[in-house]
Amino acid sequence: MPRLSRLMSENLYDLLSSRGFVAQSTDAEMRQRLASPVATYVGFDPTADSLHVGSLVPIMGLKWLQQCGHKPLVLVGGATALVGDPSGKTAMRQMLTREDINRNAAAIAKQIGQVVRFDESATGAKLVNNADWLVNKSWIELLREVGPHFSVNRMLTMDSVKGRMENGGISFLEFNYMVMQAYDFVHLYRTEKCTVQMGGQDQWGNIIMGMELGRRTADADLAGLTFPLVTKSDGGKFGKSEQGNIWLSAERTPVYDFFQFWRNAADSDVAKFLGFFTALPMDEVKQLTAFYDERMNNAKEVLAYEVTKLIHGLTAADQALSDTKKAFGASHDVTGDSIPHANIQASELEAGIGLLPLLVRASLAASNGEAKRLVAGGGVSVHNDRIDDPGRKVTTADIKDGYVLLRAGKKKHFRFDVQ
RNA sequence: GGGUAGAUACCGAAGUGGCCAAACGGGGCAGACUGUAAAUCUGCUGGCUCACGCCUUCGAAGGUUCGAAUCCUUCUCUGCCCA
Repeated sequence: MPRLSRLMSENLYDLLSSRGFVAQSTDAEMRQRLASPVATYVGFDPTADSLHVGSLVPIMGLKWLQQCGHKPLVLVGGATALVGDPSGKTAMRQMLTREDINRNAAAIAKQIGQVVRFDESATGAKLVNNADWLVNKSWIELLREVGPHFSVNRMLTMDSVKGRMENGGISFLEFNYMVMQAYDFVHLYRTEKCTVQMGGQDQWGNIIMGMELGRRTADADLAGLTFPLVTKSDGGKFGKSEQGNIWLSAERTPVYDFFQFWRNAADSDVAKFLGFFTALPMDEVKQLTAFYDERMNNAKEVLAYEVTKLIHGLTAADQALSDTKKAFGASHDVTGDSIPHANIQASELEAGIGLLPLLVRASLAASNGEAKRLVAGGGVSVHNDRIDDPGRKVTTADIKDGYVLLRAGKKKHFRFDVQ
């Protein structure tokens, strides 16, 4: 394994920065610090039973960490989720029960486990839950222990707080988030010799507070590094599609849709995404994305394939790739298993079924009205024939090779297999 | 606790008795052009109906009125100022 050994000897900092992972670092000497193995932690919120593609950056960060010989600590914020994260600012999020959180945490750990190896070895990732040390702390105890070391003046200068003060205000609860997260860092320093924290850019303030708390209470020399916020070149939000978030779980986002999400990336985002979300060597990425023309399609295919493989495994990725190629190729073959499909009874077609409700049934439209607008806008085809009549019935005459294919737009299709 | 400003559809934001399913912008979807790209141009963007039309929606509940997003009452929430 020549490639692996090369990675093992490569400095994590160099690797991360060459792939675009470094937004800010607390320590000018971060490179030095990472020259020898360190335990590093990254936090995840167990507010849902799946992560979405936005979390892929920190996950990949953990992967590189591990490959470069460091120990990744995966922290799930069980305690923080328990009080309900009030950020986001619209309607206080519903409070989750402990069972929910534990279930979510397990599901999330499993997803991360697809990419990062969890075991007892020196570089094996370890799962920790801050509920284990925060939930049973008493208020007084915590106040006495860390209260004296936090300056409110200092906290108020944090960008995250300032921002919230300027628009909408910040609740005391949220103000305390920072304290909890700072405490986590110090706790992990004490128990796991963790000296580095990594996280999204929004975690910068929390990381700093953790470092300061560590210095004051444990004489610890801690450091942190933040990952950049992933942006799309057109300014749109990364990780959203017309259906909503792109999730890592196949139940929430089918593999085919997941694949298509990456396949449809904008040219100007492909190189960045390859750096972030795949393990391809950067010189290969440069080659793939050297030309801003139809050759870029190849790079997108690689991107989609690699990310799908990473999250959903080789078999699923192969399937998605070949189904996609067939569906979008000259043959327009949409019989692949991963193409969205469902069964339909022949008797239904004999009776004739309205096109609009069928579009809704295929989730190609949310309501009959939307389906109708879609038809009126010229976006609907049955097999390859565009349909203009919203009153059109789909019948046995539309069966071709044992199925009926509905298209909404050029990219979305749904196959009804006739039984 | 006192004062004050506000709450409109996915988001921002107009509308201050009928012409309001609610301007405009963003976002989203679709069409054209393309390379499953971007940019651009065009259309659509509450639900049900083939349609006339009907139904639900302007923080919540009541009320006034022939008629309410708009007026009144109470309530809830949010910002700001003062204590």
